[in-house]
Amino acid sequence: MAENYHTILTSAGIRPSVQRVAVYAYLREHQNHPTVETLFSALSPEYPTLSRTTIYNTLRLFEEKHLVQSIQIEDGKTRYDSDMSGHIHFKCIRCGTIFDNFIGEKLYDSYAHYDKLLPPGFSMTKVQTNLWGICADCAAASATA
Amino acid sequence: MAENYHTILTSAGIRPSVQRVAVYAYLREHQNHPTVETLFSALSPEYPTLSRTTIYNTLRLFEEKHLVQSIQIEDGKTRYDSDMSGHIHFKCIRCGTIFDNFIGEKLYDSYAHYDKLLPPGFSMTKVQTNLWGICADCAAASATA
DNA sequence: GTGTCTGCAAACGATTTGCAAATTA
DNA sequence: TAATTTGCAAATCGTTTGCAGACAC
Repeated sequence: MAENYHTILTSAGIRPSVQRVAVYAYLREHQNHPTVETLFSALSPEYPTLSRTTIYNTLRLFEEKHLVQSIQIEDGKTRYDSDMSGHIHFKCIRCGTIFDNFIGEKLYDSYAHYDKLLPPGFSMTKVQTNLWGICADCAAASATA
Repeated sequence: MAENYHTILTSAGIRPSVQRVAVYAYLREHQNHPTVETLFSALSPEYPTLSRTTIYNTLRLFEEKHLVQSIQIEDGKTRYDSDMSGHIHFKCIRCGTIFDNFIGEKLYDSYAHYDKLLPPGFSMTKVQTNLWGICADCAAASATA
């Protein structure tokens, strides 16, 4: 498996350093749209010398090479996702949970959908639809409170 | 006109201070999705004592009262829009321009669209669809270069 | 007058930068 | 060994906080 990630990085023209493989593996094996801090906390125990700087460098490189996409759904910080399809996120404004692939992709490929509608001369590299609201758990909690 | 904004703020339960009216007027009369810095630069000449803190306070209050919405399309900073409808933004990754109401609202009311699709128990307060890519001007510029 | 609003200065948190040491081809 | 990558420390930038003075009802 880890060897597989190694190959993916190489094919994308990225030298598969230990740190880069670790970051990429985390992104592929978790659906939690980690922030840099989340990645740092998760990987530090296994890679004690890993620095935040390297995580930043790595994520920027991955995004340039279209291996991950950054998600703008928080106020102050950027989240990352190795799912490159144009899917929908929902953020609960009460508990902060971010739901992935909310109102599934099955409905339609939003990337293709919007790409067809672009005015002449425009081209598209990324699409993101974000919803904010109250999730079912929080709604239930406030109903009983 | 300015008197009109005064009334809108009052109806929303907001005390119409000079600073608040100025910020709201700017947002209504410009379609440039200003950042706090943009607002500060634009309004400082006319209101020399205006502080960034007040702009932050004001925008937070406006968003709570649903007079403006914040837009998460940049990396580090928040932009604001007095158009409360669920419309689409396009950011050119080359020149940085943000196009408003891109692929018009006419297509469909995205807020209503997604609201109908929410899983049971979920409720929605905000929707945002952002596209990134190269605008026609930048595409033309690099074609001739 | 009493409560709200403003705005300065300092604090904070995410991200970037400069650079020297470590690593890999 | 030459080019790339890592990671520390410091700097930067957007935003928040504490608080005292100014303002409005």
